Amino acid sequence: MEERWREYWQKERIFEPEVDKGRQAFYIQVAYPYPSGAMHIGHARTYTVTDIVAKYHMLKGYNVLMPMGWHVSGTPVIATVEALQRGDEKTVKMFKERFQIPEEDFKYLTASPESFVDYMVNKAKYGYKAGFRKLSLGIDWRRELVTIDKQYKRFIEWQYKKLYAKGYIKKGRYPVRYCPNCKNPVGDHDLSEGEGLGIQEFTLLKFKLQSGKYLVAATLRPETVFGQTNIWIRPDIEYAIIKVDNEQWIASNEFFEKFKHQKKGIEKTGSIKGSALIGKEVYAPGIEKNIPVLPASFCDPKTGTGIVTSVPSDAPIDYIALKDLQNDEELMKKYNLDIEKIRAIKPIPIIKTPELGELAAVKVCEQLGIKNQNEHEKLEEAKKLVYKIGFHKGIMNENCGKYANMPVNKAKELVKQELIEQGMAEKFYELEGRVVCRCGTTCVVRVLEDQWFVTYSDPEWKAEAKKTLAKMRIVPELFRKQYENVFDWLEDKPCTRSKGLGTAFPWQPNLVLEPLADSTIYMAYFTISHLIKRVPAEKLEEEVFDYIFLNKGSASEIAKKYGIEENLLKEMRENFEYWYPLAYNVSAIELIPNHMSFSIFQHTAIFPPEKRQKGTINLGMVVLEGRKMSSSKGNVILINDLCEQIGTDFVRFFLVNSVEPWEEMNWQQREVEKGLAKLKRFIEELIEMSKHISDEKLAVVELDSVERWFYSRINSRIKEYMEAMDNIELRRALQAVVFQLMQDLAWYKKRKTKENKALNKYFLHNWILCIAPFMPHLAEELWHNIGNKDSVFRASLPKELELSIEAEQAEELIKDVLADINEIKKLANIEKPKKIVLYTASPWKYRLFELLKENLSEPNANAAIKIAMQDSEIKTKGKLAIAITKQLASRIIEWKNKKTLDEFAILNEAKPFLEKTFNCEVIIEKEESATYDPKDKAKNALPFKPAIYME
RNA sequence: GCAGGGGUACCGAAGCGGCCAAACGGACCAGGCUCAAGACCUGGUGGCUUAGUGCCUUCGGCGGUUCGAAUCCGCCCCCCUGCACCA
Repeated sequence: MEERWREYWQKERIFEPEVDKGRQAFYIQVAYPYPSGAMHIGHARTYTVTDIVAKYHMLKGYNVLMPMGWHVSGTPVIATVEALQRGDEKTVKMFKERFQIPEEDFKYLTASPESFVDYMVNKAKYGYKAGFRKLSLGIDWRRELVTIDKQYKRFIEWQYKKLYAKGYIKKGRYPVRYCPNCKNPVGDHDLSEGEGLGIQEFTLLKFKLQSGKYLVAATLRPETVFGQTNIWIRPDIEYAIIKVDNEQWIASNEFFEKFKHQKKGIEKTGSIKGSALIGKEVYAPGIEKNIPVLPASFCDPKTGTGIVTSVPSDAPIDYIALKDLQNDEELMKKYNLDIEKIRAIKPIPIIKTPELGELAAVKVCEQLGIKNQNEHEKLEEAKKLVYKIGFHKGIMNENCGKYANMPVNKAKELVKQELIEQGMAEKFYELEGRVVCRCGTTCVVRVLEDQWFVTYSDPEWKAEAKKTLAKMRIVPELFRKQYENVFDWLEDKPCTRSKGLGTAFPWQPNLVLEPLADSTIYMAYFTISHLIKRVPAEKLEEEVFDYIFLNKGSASEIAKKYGIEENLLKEMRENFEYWYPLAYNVSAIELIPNHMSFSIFQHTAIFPPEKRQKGTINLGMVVLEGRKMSSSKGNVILINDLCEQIGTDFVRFFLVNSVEPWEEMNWQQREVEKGLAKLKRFIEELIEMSKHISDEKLAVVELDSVERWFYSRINSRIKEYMEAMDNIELRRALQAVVFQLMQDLAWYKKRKTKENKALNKYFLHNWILCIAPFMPHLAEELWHNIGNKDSVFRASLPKELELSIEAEQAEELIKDVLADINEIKKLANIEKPKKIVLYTASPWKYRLFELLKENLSEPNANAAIKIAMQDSEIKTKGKLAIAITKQLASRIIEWKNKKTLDEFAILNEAKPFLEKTFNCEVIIEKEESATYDPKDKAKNALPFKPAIYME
């Protein structure tokens, strides 16, 4: 069945939209996939959600465009091909066993990155295209593209020329994690150890010796220079003498090895033992005075420079080391230190916090009872505590010059800047921990000199992008805040790399634009991608795209100048004009901080306001049986297998049935199978129903009360469905139109007294339309079964939906009565009642209710009684009136939408049904004229709640 | 650490000031139907009570606002996601 309809849609070109100015365009786009692996249900959900939204809009009468392409830029394809070529066991196994790629295809698969892409896209059994076909996504395949297509690359060049012209591209220095062996920057996936560890920015402080050389210390807290009392050095190790520009620095050998990746032209010219420096005086930056060089064992040559500036007020280790030294006369003597002078050194208060006062390090060391510098764990804890509190809550003291009374987190940056400007400091980058490349080499931080950036930090650009965002629809609205924060936080983003597939960077063609840089406005390209294939890439100069996308220049001149058909140019222009702006850009929540935001920024930079994207849909991730999916660990379900196993329609259904699209979905096979059985039964019922329909127009006025109820129910479910679909609440939509309607249908079947074929048809017709986005094959099949000749996707959802509050309320009454009878049966222990009497309330009670409805806004019994007693007839009812008033008052909110109905008539109509249900005699009486009331129950009757007696 | 999201009954999940002991699924229990199993149908699944409309305890924890809070406010605890050169 599935294949038949796929062919039908293709033949009918249902999903190949053309410009049609008579219809409104709806363009939805989901981030094109990176086709280097197999497609599993996680991916499937993303694309299925998009497809459902697209198909729904078709049924709402829009002209819908949903294109698809392949993002192959960057290094993953190359890395995978290389891994396969070199026979990497894990990778080969995955492709052979998991993705079931036959041995004989490996030659082509691994021949080149291009052939790999071609194979994975077009030939792989579990590839994305196979998956998309299997899922019957409504993709316009004429527009397919790969990000290394020649024309596409010209488009990306154009894009960057536009950005450059606006001043949004600049060149600069940039620190990256770097493997000295592979000679390449490394990402998390390139590492065998230290994933997730970042880069810390240290400040190198230069302390001038009398000889003119500098001792160099690295610190994370440049604002504490005001509290410096001395510097620490390890007497027992050799330090390097390093030539930096025209200066000579002294620092550890390990530091030199790291720093040479960060500063050009430095060299080691000699070495000096730490002990040779002890006792010397150095000129300290920031405080402009001399301080002594003292010995400490804790200085680690691997960390920073192996030399530490000492701030005993705010660094616990410095404080403890100082105390250790002051107590160690022998040591002081050993280095000929002036004992008096050293004992006179005291911490200088420079930062105060409410928690730790003015000498944070001293206080914390006392609190934790730290005795000496060998208590590493406690010292580490102390450091963190002091740093955290100091950074967030600290205020600079009066003795900190112009930084007095400034919060620490602000002063930190400013002090650093000032010291650098004075030539007293420099930046140094260090990894947060040990980072090891897959090749086994320990990584370092390298400062790239030729790094190009997109300047997302540009304040004007930011402001304009925020305006775009403010007008956009964010689905769900919940994430808007996150976008806003990301926009604030975005800094300049490197956009070039030395390695990878993609578009050469126009101003330095040995670099390539990185993958997040060439995937931001390609949605515009999709509007013309099927046409531009006819234009040779070399003809696609800036002016051509300027005309198509920005309406600059004239078609005839450009056509002449570049030798491109004028009509084709015009057609491309027309296509862009018609389809743009994009209604929704769809992607995963994780991409909000990069792809989604970049896309908004770049649209803002390049297109006028009316052509910027209108919305985003942000999707949650999928876990399998409560665990993260992972191809390499085998915890995956491949989409083709699943479609084979349970059928595409059901896969689509269950991908969106359990939670809303932006929430994390847990795919549980067992749950799905349970649901499947139930759903199948429901569908069979509908197929059966499709045999009992008639094409007669539904005569609404002739419907009996149950039919009218069902009719109204169908309509209100469709209404809820449409409301939910418009909000992309796919789960809620399905609940309304499947599970809730299932219950309605069951009730209708129980209650109905005859077959109404016109109503059946009405139900089926609309149900098929509602389910079509979710289960397209089934819908198309049923649609043809009930006599339609054209595709269901060329039909429209109803626009007018008539509701009958009376009919719905009447059935509610029956259901309530049923529930109450059951309740009483249970409580009274009556297994099988012989007789049931129902008493409808007296007219005065209805009048009382109407009175209260009008005059009472909250369930206040006293106010209600006042209102009631103003009516002279009700007043005469005395105690009963008061009791009834109290009860009605307590339900006033619940019943505020109820209307007074002829309950006596309604119950009489339902009498046969009630008798059948309870298998006994049922009598309907009016309270005011009750003939049989042995237990005096009739007086309890309330509007909408008849009194009940049974025996 | 920073930013965003979330914690609801056995489980998944709705609800977001009075219609809430809390929709809808699943699971489980009882009854019906069946030779039987499955499927299906009916009823039930916090506690107490009553021939129905009552009371008490409950929506991560603790406090607060309100005549009234799962829903609003404050603080705390726990979980998930992202934090950049990586698609």
